[in-house]
Amino acid sequence: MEKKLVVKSSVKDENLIEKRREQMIRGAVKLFRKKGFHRATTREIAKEAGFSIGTLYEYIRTKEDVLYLVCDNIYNKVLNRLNGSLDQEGTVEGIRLAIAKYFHLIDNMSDEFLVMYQESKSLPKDALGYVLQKEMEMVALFENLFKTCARSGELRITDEELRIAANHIVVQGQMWAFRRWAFDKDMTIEDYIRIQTDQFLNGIVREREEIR
Amino acid sequence: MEKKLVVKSSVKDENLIEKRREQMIRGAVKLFRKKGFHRATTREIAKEAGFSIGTLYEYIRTKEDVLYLVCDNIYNKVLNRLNGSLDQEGTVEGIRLAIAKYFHLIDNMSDEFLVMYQESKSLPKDALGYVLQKEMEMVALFENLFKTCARSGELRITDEELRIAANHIVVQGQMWAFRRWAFDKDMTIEDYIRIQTDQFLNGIVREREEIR
Amino acid sequence: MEKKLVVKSSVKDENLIEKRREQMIRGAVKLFRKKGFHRATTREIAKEAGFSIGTLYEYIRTKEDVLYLVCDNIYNKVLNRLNGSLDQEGTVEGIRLAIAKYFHLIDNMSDEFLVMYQESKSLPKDALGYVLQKEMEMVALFENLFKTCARSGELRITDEELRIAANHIVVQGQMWAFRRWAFDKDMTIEDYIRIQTDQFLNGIVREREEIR
Amino acid sequence: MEKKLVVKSSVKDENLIEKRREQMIRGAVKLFRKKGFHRATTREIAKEAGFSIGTLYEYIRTKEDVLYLVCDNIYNKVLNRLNGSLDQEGTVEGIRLAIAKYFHLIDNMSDEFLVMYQESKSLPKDALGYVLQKEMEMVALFENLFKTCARSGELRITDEELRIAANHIVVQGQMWAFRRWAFDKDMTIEDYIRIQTDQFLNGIVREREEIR
DNA sequence: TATGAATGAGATTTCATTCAT
DNA sequence: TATGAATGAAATCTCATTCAT
Repeated sequence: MEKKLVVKSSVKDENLIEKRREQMIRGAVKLFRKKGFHRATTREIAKEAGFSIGTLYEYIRTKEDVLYLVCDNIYNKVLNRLNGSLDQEGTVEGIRLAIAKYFHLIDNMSDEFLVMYQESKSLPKDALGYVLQKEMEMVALFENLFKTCARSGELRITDEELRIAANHIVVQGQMWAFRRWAFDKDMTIEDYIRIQTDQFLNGIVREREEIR
Repeated sequence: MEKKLVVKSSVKDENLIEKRREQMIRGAVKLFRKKGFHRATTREIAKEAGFSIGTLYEYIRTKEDVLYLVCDNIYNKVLNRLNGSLDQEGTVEGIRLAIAKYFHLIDNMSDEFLVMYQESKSLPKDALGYVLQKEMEMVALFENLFKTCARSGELRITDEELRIAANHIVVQGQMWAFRRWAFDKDMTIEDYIRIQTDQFLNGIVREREEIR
Repeated sequence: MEKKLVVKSSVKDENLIEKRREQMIRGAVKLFRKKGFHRATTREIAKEAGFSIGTLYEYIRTKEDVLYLVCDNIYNKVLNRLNGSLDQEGTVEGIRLAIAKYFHLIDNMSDEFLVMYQESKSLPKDALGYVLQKEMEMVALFENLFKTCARSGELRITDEELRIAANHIVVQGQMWAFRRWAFDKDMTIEDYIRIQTDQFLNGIVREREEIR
Repeated sequence: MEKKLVVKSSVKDENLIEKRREQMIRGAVKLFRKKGFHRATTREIAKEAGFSIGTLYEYIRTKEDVLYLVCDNIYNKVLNRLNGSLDQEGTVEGIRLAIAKYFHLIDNMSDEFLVMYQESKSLPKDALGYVLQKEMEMVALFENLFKTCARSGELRITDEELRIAANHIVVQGQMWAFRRWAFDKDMTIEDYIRIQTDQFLNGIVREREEIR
């Protein structure tokens, strides 16, 4: 398992680091959302964060560090919130809840998601690997959920399909952030969740139902 | 309906323009794929295309023009190929074939797709609008296909679901390009098509089958 | 009355701005004098000013800003010096002194004058307007001087002639900077002042003298 | 006496050269007037002249050649027209006529004059010298005129003043082209000629008149 | 710890000039 | 003679990063 990457800071006070990076991330997300990583300058990031360019560089080493901090932060937030609220009872209802939870999360953090998925490709190799791993953790979360269901007999699904199904859910979630423009103006996240979940479960649960 | 955007060239010979832009696009895709739009320099693009920086600028006005040409080119290729081969009989089998066709297209042009979806956000406003419109055309292609099926009674699906389903297919196709790393190393595009199509149709066709 | 145009700087320290721009202007005048505005590069300007190209652009926004700073600076210097030393008693002797003062100024700042009059046409629209206004102020200085004399009865001259006469003096001053090559090598600025002033006053004062 | 500079052409036919250069000069004056020598591109000059960039370079060697041709052309036109119409009787009336003639010329060719005086500084050294010489010829024209008058006793004026007076007239003419903005909107060239001539002659003729 | 002025490598773009057709 | 595509040196301007205060 890969170790968490550490962004070097020349400041010692851990609390201060935490605080400043919080500011930095908030500002960066706003900026990256508006103009993308490459068009946002470090000066602008510092300004948006509320301190000077000099101070910014006390807490990071390169501009890419900012992007990494942003991505890392988002993944951790998502994983924490999801993890903390998924029951693993292995029921279809549990899956429904997990999907709803995840989709709502995306709806609330859509700026962050957009930034992360549009800009993470600009991360340096090592950071990219680390972030990819986070993404895999997220997929694994659903994969395990489905696996439990499969083991418990609630779903009949091959391992191959399982992996794809998990990716499917993760991607459908992103789709809400990325392609909202493609849907009816008055479609709510609730509508979206209902429709996606139904279609998804229909596609997956069917065989079992056929058995009935 | 929006008019096709035109990239100004100071060269008059239309055939030459076509030829040079072909070279340019080929080189640009390769480069953008490797380092992204922002890190690829115009000099590199020219070199990769096989001519001098001065010549490059005889055929475009700004670097963003290159990106636009790339995106426009890809969409047109995809739309042409898809359009030319979709029957509109309104059968589930027709849908299967269309999906397969589209997914194969993506498999063949995955570099192009990746570039387009990762970089198109860097287009200037007007070009972005034009490209978005192309994306909607692609979605509409599937939407119409499904609508024909729905009308013919092959699918029972609301208009709301129809739109989402079409987006779903378009996105699942992109998923093959974007997340291949998440799937088993030895999963083939054929496997992927089979699994996705089955799950998709299960999710959508079911109700009708239930009727049977 | 038009407001003074402001050249934006990303440096905050006002004193530093003043100092650096002083350096910049000195270097620019030297260079523009030698090769003209268009042939002088920003790199050369920076070098001549004694700092790097990056630093140069901390204090201006475009190359044209340099030209504007140069022109603005010269006009202000001239206007200040002239303004501070013109008595407005409305005597012919006062006019003599003013002309001498102005011609000496030009003799001392001929490089600056040459640059300003040869290059100001390259200013952007708004700056050009501002500079033109300065030129009009200079003309107005003499116009008022003459008007006072006319009112006091020292000169008999129509308003129409007054305006022309003021321009005449301004232009004769420039002529010393622009056409020194056309005069005898050993003509001094004193000679020039004497001859020009005599001819000018003869042309203008005569009628009144005739009356005597 | 300096020899006329020759601009090399790779075309042999002298008539064609003449014709093409005529076109070129007309186009160039128009362009230089609008955007100045440096901002006008050779492509634009060619286009304005009515032929291709390739053709342009059949008739000149460098862009500066165009400027030289323009300046040379203007001076020759002016000198020819002036020369052909100056009587040398050595009367004050003759001077009046010469001045009027010259000022009218400038009024008719003010675009050309503006271009010449604003851009000639961009000529290469040798061409600059040649053009300067033309300027001196023009001054000499008036100088001689005045000298004849002085010899004939119509003017009492020293040689030193003579030179300056000739320059004065040449410059006052230019002033009409350069500073028309400074004069009343409804001042005509006739008004200007009258006023300038009167003031000038007053300044110069006075002593003699006093004798009367 | 915080600041922000200084730096210079590097990016995009222009344009005079050439030369094959 | 006429054309215009190709060239690449050179110009302007940006911006991540450093470092003295």
